Amino acid sequence: MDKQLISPNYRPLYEQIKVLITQSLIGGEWRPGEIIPSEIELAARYKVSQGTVRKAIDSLSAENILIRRQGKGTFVATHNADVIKLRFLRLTSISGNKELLQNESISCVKTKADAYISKILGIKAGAATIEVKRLLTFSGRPLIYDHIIVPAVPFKGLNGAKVEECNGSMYSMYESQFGVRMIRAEERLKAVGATSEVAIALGLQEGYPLLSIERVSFTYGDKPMEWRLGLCLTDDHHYLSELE
Amino acid sequence: MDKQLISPNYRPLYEQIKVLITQSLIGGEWRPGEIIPSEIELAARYKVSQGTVRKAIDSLSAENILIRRQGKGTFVATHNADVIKLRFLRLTSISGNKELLQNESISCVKTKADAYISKILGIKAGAATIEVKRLLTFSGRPLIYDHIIVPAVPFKGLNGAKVEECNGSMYSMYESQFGVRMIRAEERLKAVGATSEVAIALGLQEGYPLLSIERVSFTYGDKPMEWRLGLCLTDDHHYLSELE
DNA sequence: GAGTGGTCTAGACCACCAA
DNA sequence: TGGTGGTCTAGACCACTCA
Repeated sequence: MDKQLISPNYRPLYEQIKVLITQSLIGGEWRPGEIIPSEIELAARYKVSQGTVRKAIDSLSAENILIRRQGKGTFVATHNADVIKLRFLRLTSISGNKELLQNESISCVKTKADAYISKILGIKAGAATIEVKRLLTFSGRPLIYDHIIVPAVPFKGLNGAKVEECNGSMYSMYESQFGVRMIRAEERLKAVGATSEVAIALGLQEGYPLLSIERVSFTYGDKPMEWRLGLCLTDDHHYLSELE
Repeated sequence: MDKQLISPNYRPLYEQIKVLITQSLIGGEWRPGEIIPSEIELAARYKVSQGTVRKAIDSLSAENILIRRQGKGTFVATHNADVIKLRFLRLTSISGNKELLQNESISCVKTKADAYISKILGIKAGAATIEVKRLLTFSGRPLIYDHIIVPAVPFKGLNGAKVEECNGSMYSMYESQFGVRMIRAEERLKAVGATSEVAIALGLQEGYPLLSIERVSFTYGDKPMEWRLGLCLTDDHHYLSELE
């Protein structure tokens, strides 16, 4: 019997449509915040039924890559919209008060990727990177010390001024200034004691417990594009995680 | 077919089917791990098309309440299956090694709900509760100090022996011993210093940085059924969170 | 009222699994 | 081989938005 010899590479039609739509997003045919063609138009374009296009869009919508709005249309997700700014920030005030976010650039220098970073970002060891350190302040209180590393090539021209201007949302700035859209991130959390450098920046004693958040962000095609280590003071804030 | 007539009360049919299926789950018609009737049977039972039942099951499946298996059928999710044991545990070894989990009951006593717990569990202040403290050991190293509070009524008979026997998975034990199935949880994380009680249990110095995980677990109908505070040593472990 | 996404149906066929 | 979930189609109608 040759039942196992046949490997027909079967992929559902709607998965293929999903790839086509994603390619149009990468190619810049539809830019962040813009509307994409209606389901009927896309069905005609790809020569499939509306239901199949629908299933592809459903999937992209579940991944927060597209946003559907009944009666209006389907839009490309963005980190720029006021409603979903700071999409990846899970830290909220315990009291529930609304907070004013401020952002101060500490440094922004050109460096080279060490073994660890090169592996995470999928670049060669020694490849050019840009390294940013900044302080995030919530309602006047410094709460997060961020250490950010990105590959230099797609982010050529990134500097301290741009970090200052972005009002806390680096992702919004990546989109508008460099055309890089983050669609997903992985975070690894642990508790650590403050180092002297961080203790000074946050106004704490050395060894004070901080929440360490190591984040890798991915753009289309699951390509890693940013490494980040955030050290957070969590006396009045917590990190929310929903399990299902 | 009796469709909705008044627009403000409009709820899609598949949402109503979803409620009916959930009620059968609550009522115990289909128990954890068991197979539920096929889509065709359910369509006949509820007098809707297979596609509508399908959409209801899709939704429950996305919430990890039902599990679909092509060619076999649709099953009620459980915390008991070997494959998905410890479904809510996001803490993994940094080295990636497989770990042996052990579980030691420290105490298990009857208490009364204070204002904070009564609010969280949705019971009256002063209502009877059961309070468990235990130590979780990974590969021989004590790593998590758990403080657990559940309402006494649905968990009558819970004791230290049952905690010891459950091999670390309280949820599996809740299901088989008390018929309570957790379907969702919310966790709030922060960094804290070890108190003397916890420091002794974990073999640390007082003030040592620990990851504090406060978890509320919900059963069907989003009813809160367990409060838990886990204090975790994260020197060799991290908590994984995926953002989309 | 025209256009968009959202629901619902009915039917055909495909991929997977077990007996 | 028969039953299950999974895909795909075509068409009807509903709810929402905006000009």
